[in-house]
Formats: sequence, structure tokens, C-alpha cells
Amino acid sequence: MGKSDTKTETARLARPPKKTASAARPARRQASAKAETPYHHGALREALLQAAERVLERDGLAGLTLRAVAREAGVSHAAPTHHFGDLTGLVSELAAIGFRQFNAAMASACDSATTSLSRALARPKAYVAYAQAHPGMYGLMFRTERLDYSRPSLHEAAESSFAGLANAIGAMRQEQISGDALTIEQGAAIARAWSMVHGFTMLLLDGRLEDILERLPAGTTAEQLLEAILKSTVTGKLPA
Amino acid sequence: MGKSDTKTETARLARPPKKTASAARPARRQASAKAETPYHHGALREALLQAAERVLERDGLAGLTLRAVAREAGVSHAAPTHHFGDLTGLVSELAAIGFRQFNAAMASACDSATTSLSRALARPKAYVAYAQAHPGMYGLMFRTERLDYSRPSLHEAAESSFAGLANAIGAMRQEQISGDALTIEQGAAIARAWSMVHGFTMLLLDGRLEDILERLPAGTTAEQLLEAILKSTVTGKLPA
DNA sequence: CCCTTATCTTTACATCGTAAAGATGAGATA
DNA sequence: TATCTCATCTTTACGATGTAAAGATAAGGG
Repeated sequence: MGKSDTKTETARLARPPKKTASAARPARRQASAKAETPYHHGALREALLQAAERVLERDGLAGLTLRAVAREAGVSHAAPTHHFGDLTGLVSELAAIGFRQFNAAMASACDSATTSLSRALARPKAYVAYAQAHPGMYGLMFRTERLDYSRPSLHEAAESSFAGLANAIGAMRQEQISGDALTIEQGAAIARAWSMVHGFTMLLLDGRLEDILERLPAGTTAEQLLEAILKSTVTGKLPA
Repeated sequence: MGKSDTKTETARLARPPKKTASAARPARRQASAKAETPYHHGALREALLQAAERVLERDGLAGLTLRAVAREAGVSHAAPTHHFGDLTGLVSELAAIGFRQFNAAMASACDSATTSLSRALARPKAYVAYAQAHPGMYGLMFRTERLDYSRPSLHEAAESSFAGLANAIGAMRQEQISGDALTIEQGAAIARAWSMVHGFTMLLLDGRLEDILERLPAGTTAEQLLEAILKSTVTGKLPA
């Protein structure tokens, strides 16, 4: 009766019943996260985060549940609770990882830019490219109500992401962006750039740009559309 | 044991046990949606949609569940299924209503604009204003993975919304936007405007513009920031 | 060597979406 | 009018999820 938990979920664990002799304990860190560690995993927290990212990119945001992550990592469904408190905790830590990945991608994109024009285009293009390569992560970072920004790791990673954007805009305007005060023009420039690229990304990931793309000359890609947008913006034309 | 459904949810219905005499049946449509209709409601579908909107704006997207809507409407938890099939159905119909509200707001905003500049600003301002007035609805329309665009009502309402945007851009460029083909410049102009205002709205609703707003001169509102963005865009300055 | 404590598992429960079967009444048909 | 049919709504049931609480197990220090 009821209580399907017990039967359904316990079955797949198939832990050897006793194992009093502590024989095995193989290498204490497998890197494959494939779970051969009985009881004390040794690095469950990291394993759970990696499992969560896999689940997220495989099954989408809706599939990212505590129990699914626990299954993916090969532990009991309540194991994540001890490390993250609740779903919000797990999701927030994963989002922090996403922001760090994202920041790294942006930094490396800016480095490999030479001309002033290419520097103006490199950042937004890398932005969209990251989102396309990690749609689950980007969705997690920007569309989940279940994020706890009071967590230091997430707060810091997101803050750093914002600072990178602000600095890039400042560099483009050949100004120094101070940390604590902005003119209305500076704020508008930052908000405008962020809104544009974030909005484009969201619409793209949601498939809402398809209507436009299929009306364009055959074979036009989203990247080309983005480039056209950026160039017309940089050139200074065509109001919204 | 278990099966808490029965006790917990049935309790609050408190339907008079028999009532074979069909005495009451008051007016068949209450407009208050307050549920005094035994068994056959008469207009449950509309009542459920109104209840859903109330729940959405009160408890947010996470609170918008089939059972919560049924409770709000005063019917059994399975009643919505008959009218909408599943949660996706209910949510999609509600989103269609949102798009129609939105389209009406946009249309009325455009009508009440005189100068060319005010016409360029009226639309995006009304866009953001709608989202701020109905954050739940806007979130539902644009951030829910659970929308079924194959439903005619939703498809049509969203399509009409897009057409309105495209036409506004076309008018601004003094061009005729044909329904089935776009130049790359036209597509870029549409995508750019949409991305900007959608991105701004999302960031604003998510509270992610707070970092910027609080660094601006004291008391600067989101509307003023938006206006600064739009003006600098119309004037043609400051690349992204 | 035992005891404390962190880690992980079991068990339990409320809630949710959804399916299926039963109850009820509205309208058509005779 | 009496009955039949069918749309509408309720009950019951089940699997899934998040989370709390208690139990099991090992790690490490006294």
C-alpha cells in the first residue's frame, strides 16, 4: 500500500547487506562519480553537484529534483539534504557554479579580441554562446525563482558577473566605472546592454525568435541575427 | 492511513448532503465566483480562470497549482481537469488571457500618443508598465516552460502580440512589414527592440536591476532608467 | 577502547498531477 | 411525463516530490 517510496527507490541502491569488514573503500574519489563508495562517500557534495548539472542539461529544469539528483549520484533520496539543506540550497550552489563558468567564458572571450569592433562584439557573442551551450544552466541562473542570493557563493559569483559587464561597458565608453556611484547615462548604458543581450538570449532559448528567423533570407542563423543587431547598435541607428 | 487527500481536501467543501429538491440554483452566474452553486456550476471554466489569475498574482507561479485553483474556486480538486485536460491546459488558457490583456494595453497606449518621440516611447513604457502591474501574468506568459502553443487561443493571442510589435517597428522605420518576409535589417530591428524591452522587464521583475538603481542618483526609478535607455537609443548613441 | 559526531539511510507524511470510476442533474426523446 | 443520454463534478486511488525525524554506520579524538 502507499509508501511507494520505500520499494521504488530503495530497490536500485542494492547495497551489500552488511559488509562489516571494511575491505574495499576504493581510492576514496572516483572522479567518475559513479558511486562505488558504501555509506561514506567521501566527496558526496561535489558528486551531487556534478550529478545535478548532468540531470539539468539532460532533463531540463523540471527534471532537476532532489530525488533525481540523488538517484543520479547513487545515494539515498535524503542524502542531498544534509549537504544543501533543501532544494533551494542545491539549486543555488549549482547556479553559483554556472556563474563561475559563465564568468570564465566571458573573460576568455574578451582576451581573444583585438580590434575595437571585435571587442565590442566578442562579449555579447560569448554571452549568447554560453547560453546556447548550457541552456539548462543559463535557465537555472536567470529564470529560477528558487535561488537564494543570500548564499555567499551565489552572491559573490553573480556580483562578479555583473561587475564584469559594468567594466566592459565602462571600457567601451572610455570611462572608469566606480563601484558605488553611477551617472544616469552610465546606468542606462549598462542596463541597456544587459537587457538587450539577456532578452535576446531568453527569447532565443524559448524559441520565440523562430518566427523572425524563418522570415529572414533562408539559412540565416541566430548568430547572424545577433551580429546584425549589434552592428546596427554600434553604428548608432534605428531606434527601438 | 495515508490518503490524506480525502480528509484534508474534502472537509472544506461541506456540501449539503442531499438536496434532492432543486430549490435554489441562484441566477446561474454570480460574477463574484464565490461558489454557491451545488454540483453544476454553470460557468466553472471562466470561474476557474479568474480564480487562477487571483492565485497567480497572490501566490506567484509556484503557487499556481491545479488544486489551489480548485480550492480558490470552491470545487473539488479534479474539477479543472474536465475543462482544461491538465495543468498545461489551464496555464496555457490563462496565458492566452494575459496576452489579450497585454495586447489591449499596448493598443490603448499607442492610441494616446501624439508626437513621433512620444510614440516611440509609449509602447515600451506601456510594455514594462503592464509587466509591473501584472508580474504573475507576465511571468506566466514568458517564463513558463509549461505552455502549449499549439492551443489555438494561445497561439493566436501570442501571434497577435508579435504582429503588433513588428508593425510598430515598421511604422517607426516608415516601412511596410510584410507578413511573410523580412530583410535582415528589419529582423534585426524587431529582435533588437523586443530583446531590449523584454530583457529589461525580466531583469526588473527579477530584482536584478536593483544593483544599478541604487547606485544611481537617489530616488531614480525604474521608469526613469528605462526612459534614459530609450532616449539614448532613439538619439542613436552609446553602443552595447 | 569507547564515545562523540558527521555522514548517509529509512521511514513517514503532506502536497501535487493525473487517471478512473461514481454521482448528479440538464436536456432530448419517447 | 418518464426515461435515456451525456456533460459536469466528486471520490478514490496512485506515483512522484520536498522535507522532517529517527536510525544506522563509520571516522577520529579523548
